Amino acid sequence: MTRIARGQKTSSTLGMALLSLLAREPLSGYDLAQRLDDNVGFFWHAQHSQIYPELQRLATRGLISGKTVKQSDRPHKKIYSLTERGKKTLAEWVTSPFDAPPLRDELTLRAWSLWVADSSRAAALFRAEETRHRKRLAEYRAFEKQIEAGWQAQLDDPSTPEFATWATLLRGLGYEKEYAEWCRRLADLLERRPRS
Amino acid sequence: MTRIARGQKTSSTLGMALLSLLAREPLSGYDLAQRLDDNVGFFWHAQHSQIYPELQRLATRGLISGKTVKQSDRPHKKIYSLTERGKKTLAEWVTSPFDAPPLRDELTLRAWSLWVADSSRAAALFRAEETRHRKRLAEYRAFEKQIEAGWQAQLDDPSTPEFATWATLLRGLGYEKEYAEWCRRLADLLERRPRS
DNA sequence: GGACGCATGTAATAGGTTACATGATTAC
DNA sequence: GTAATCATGTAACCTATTACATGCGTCC
Repeated sequence: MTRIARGQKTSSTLGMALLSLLAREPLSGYDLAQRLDDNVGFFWHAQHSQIYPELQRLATRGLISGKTVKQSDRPHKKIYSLTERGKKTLAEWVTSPFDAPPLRDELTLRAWSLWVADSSRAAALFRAEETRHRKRLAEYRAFEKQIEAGWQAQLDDPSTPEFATWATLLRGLGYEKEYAEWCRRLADLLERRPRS
Repeated sequence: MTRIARGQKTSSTLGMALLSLLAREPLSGYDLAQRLDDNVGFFWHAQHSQIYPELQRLATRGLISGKTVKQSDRPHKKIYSLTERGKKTLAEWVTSPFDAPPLRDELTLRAWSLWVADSSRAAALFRAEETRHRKRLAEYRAFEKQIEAGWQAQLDDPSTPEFATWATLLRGLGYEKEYAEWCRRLADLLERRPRS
């Protein structure tokens, strides 16, 4: 049996994440790292050490093209933008058959062993996690208000980036709300203060 | 600067996952792989190729101990059980300070690029995902009924494994419900059938 | 005879994090 | 001076998946 040629993997999710960001605006590796931290950090994340090599691979495959921009006051940078081929690849990936990789949630795993742990310490942990998720929820709600005020028209049109941003925000809102409520319920149970 | 000694890492999450399972009942590597597929597969997962070496490491550290059990009809197996030290390590890990590793959700990432994709194909994808999550939700609800019927007494006591199982089930129910609803809402929006 | 379940392992590869490395400019 | 931000890269390591490898017993 001849080996299937290696190094030909057509799409890593990280690569698609970078294309996703570049589809909206041309960005440098540094910019991309920032956005993968705060902007879309809720559902995808990567370090700069992973980003720079991946950008080179995407460029080799003709999905993006980079220009070096010289700046007088700061170090020069490479700004990448999507090529037509890149946009096509991205569009196809979005609706391609989906194998959900298994979820890993360490807090839920810990909950599964709650019975061996100290209940009051466990309650404190879940209170702390509830707070963390409530904070994020509050941030998302603030963003939601902005969006609903400023992007009314675009939210009806699935072909706008605003619609897509709003779509992910809806997920963030639901996710954090549910997570916070679960944490709170568990903390209550662990402290034996049954809710009404 | 002298290097910090290597190979001393005290706890991998996978290791804790295995201890979590062994805290409930002694199991073989094969059994563990099965449970990490269906039983606790919702929030943690591992392949057998990762499990066997990890078991050896845990045994070296004295957290578990294994006995070879000879079977006449089947291949012999190694049954591992938690040691006292293992149980202590597990209990401490459960409530130890928590750094939530960043969430990665490929479907949400795809949603962020919905605007470049074909809407009707996208709607089909989200319908399919909705179905997948609804199926899981139905399974969890069936399990919930069993639990509430059979484990009434234990559910008030956080020191029982039944309580801990129920705690994770609550998370599963909330997670799948929210996910399914999000998928449905997006599919509706993409098909321009606004909900009441 | 062949597929499937039980049972345990190793090897190769891919994906991701942490650490190493460099260097300019600006703000304190 | 020193920390922080901008800016790009490589190396080492850890984690996880896929593939390779073996072998017995049962069911069809």
